[in-house]
Amino acid sequence: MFISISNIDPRPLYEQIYESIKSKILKGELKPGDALPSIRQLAQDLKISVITIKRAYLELEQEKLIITRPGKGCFVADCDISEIASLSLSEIEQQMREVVRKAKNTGVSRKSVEHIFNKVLEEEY
Amino acid sequence: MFISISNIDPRPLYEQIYESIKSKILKGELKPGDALPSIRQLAQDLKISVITIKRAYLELEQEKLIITRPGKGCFVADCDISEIASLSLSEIEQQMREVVRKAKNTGVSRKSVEHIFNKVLEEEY
DNA sequence: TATACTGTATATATAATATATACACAGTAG
DNA sequence: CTACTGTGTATATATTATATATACAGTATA
Repeated sequence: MFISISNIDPRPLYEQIYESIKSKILKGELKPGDALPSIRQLAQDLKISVITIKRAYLELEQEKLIITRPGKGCFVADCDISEIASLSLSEIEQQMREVVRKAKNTGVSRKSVEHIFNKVLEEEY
Repeated sequence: MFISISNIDPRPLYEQIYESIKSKILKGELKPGDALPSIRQLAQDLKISVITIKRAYLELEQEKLIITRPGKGCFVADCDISEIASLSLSEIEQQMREVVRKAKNTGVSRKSVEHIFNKVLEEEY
């Protein structure tokens, strides 16, 4: 499991970890039944506290993406990937809307927004 | 000066106020030399603390967008709007990049991202 | 000089983030 | 059965970000 955290990223550590694992589930790198790294192991690898990992896992558990077996470990839940993907999609739409709104709100023209988007799309995809 | 804050908005109050005023400067609603509302007046209007307004103004001051005259008030600085606009533009590009990256990172196809963008653009512009 | 505006400084409360450390459950080697 | 080593859990605490109340100081003017 390659999970990385960054101090440059303004998001809290637990959120970065949460996101990272959720992404792996969505991309099929982690399948239902697969074991997640133990919170101790991951804490050691990332050189952060067990509690912070616990919190990330807690969020995943509350979204029913993983299940926790005390004394055994944490495992990817038998969840419906397409449903999760659909939720992620509307999350992305909302974030996209925020960016576009902000652009409009700072006097950026529609043409400029389109230009920025196309440039970014080329560079990232 | 119509500035609104929202508890739904996850950003801190001081940041919402900062953004709101910066936007007005960028859109030319506030011009160099114009007086900003006094921190007391604005605090009263928004029903929040003077200190929170102060903090928003402090950020604006540190970016040299406004100047503060103790005992007199705060005023829009004699700043180069085009320069500020250019900075805002790269900020927007970066946020756009984050959204696109996240989309890619959750398995969303390029086509889908384009579709979302176009939809949002139609709705917001 | 009184007063009525400005912004400022100090001390404090609350919540979010991250931690250390001690505890409890599961499986297994002896 | 016991001891051990792995798992997750609970409690108490530190640090930082956000927001506040209240008392202080500068500026203008009636």
